[in-house]
Amino acid sequence: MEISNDTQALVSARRERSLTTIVRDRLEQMILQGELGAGTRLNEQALSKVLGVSRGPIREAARLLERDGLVASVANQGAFVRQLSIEEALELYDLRAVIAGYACAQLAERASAVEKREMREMVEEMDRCITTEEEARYFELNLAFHDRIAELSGGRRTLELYTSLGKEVRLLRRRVLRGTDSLRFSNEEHKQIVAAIEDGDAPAARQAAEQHHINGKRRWLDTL
Amino acid sequence: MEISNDTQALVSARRERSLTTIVRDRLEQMILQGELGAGTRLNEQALSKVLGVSRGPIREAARLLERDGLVASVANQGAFVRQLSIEEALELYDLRAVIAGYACAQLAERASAVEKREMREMVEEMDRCITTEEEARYFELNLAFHDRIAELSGGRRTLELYTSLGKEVRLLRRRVLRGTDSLRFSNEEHKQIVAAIEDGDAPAARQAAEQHHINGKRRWLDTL
DNA sequence: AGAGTGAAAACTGTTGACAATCCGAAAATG
DNA sequence: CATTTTCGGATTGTCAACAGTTTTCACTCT
Repeated sequence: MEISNDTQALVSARRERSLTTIVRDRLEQMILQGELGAGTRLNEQALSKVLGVSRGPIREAARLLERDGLVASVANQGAFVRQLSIEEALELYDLRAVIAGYACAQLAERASAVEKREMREMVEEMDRCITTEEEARYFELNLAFHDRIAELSGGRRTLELYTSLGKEVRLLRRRVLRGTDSLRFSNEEHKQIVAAIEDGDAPAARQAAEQHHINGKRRWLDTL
Repeated sequence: MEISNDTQALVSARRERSLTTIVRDRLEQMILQGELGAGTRLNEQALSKVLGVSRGPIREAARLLERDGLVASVANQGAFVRQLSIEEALELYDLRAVIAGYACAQLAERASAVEKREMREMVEEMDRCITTEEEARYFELNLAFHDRIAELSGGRRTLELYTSLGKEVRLLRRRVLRGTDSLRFSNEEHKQIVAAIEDGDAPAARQAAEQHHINGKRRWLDTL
């Protein structure tokens, strides 16, 4: 365990971020990177020593993480890193699919010319990554692409739910390593989505986005 | 403002519910009933006096309410009862629609005979309420009907999201009072949903449920 | 040996006090 | 008179100590 004077430094530098949110981000990182495995109890005392803050902010941070489904609290026993069953993960994929479908439908009706251009360029960039076999970069761009869609769709809650479900599903599958073939298929689906949005065809955009996520679910299932 | 020794009584009676959750429920009630209007700051000191607990549980309860979108926190300024614009409310209706659609599709594939029967009976009961003009009871049954669908669909997160979005939208529209005509239309849609579920026709169930919620959105919009 | 028992340790729940920050009003300045 | 500054009260952020609950583990008894 490392002592973290860095949090001290952060807080003394500027008080615009509360300790609670700092701890929140740190814990989220720990959980998503597997540093805190599924089912682990978030020991308030231990964490307060390691992170160098009192238990108050840690408790509040835990409550915030509860919101994203990353931890679950039990009365008088504390907060535990959530343990996700495969069934639950599949449910999350489905929910994410319908929300993404809705977001794309909205976007198809709202998107400005520059926004359409931005998305087309992202897809082209991903194409380039496939030919140059930069898988890591593709992975990153893919994430950014979907987040950007949710963002541009204009709905505050839509974005919140989409990103929240994205984090939650990462509890179980840390990373999907897929061959370049799979990447190619995936990006073809991206092209369909963007095409439908550029056409202003909301139903088609919705269908394409939904199917893309369902296919993602299948691709993940196949790796088990 | 009322003093609340009842909370004291509750907590001394049994320690199985934490003060945090008690305060959470109380605040939620206050917000949804309009006792705490939109935009109001949740003054921690004042609330701690009124509710008879210290500020810690109140802060944690506020964080929990943040999850359901009932309050929004600003650093160094505290938590405020969320103020919902009409556009945001419409978004919530849409999101709820797609989630309900998903839930009904799932249910169409999963529902047992007794569950199908239960739902048909609920719809019949609502029909009876319409003829006897028991609007309040219809309102209640309607709520129970939809919650039950989300529950029976089997998805933990699905249920959470559906109920959460339901609460959130209530920030803006406290209650939809509709004439018996409107009730009749609404229940006809319920029948379509149940029929599709009984047939095991997932796409039809999804479509019917989604349309029902979209129509609900329209009915609400018309009352403005 | 194994099941039950009870006390101690570890932990979460809660509290009141202190520190940092924000907000508004009065005072100072041009 | 308008604008900025300063100051005090109110409020949120954080902490350390206390209270209550759960868990652990040594001990007893069968």
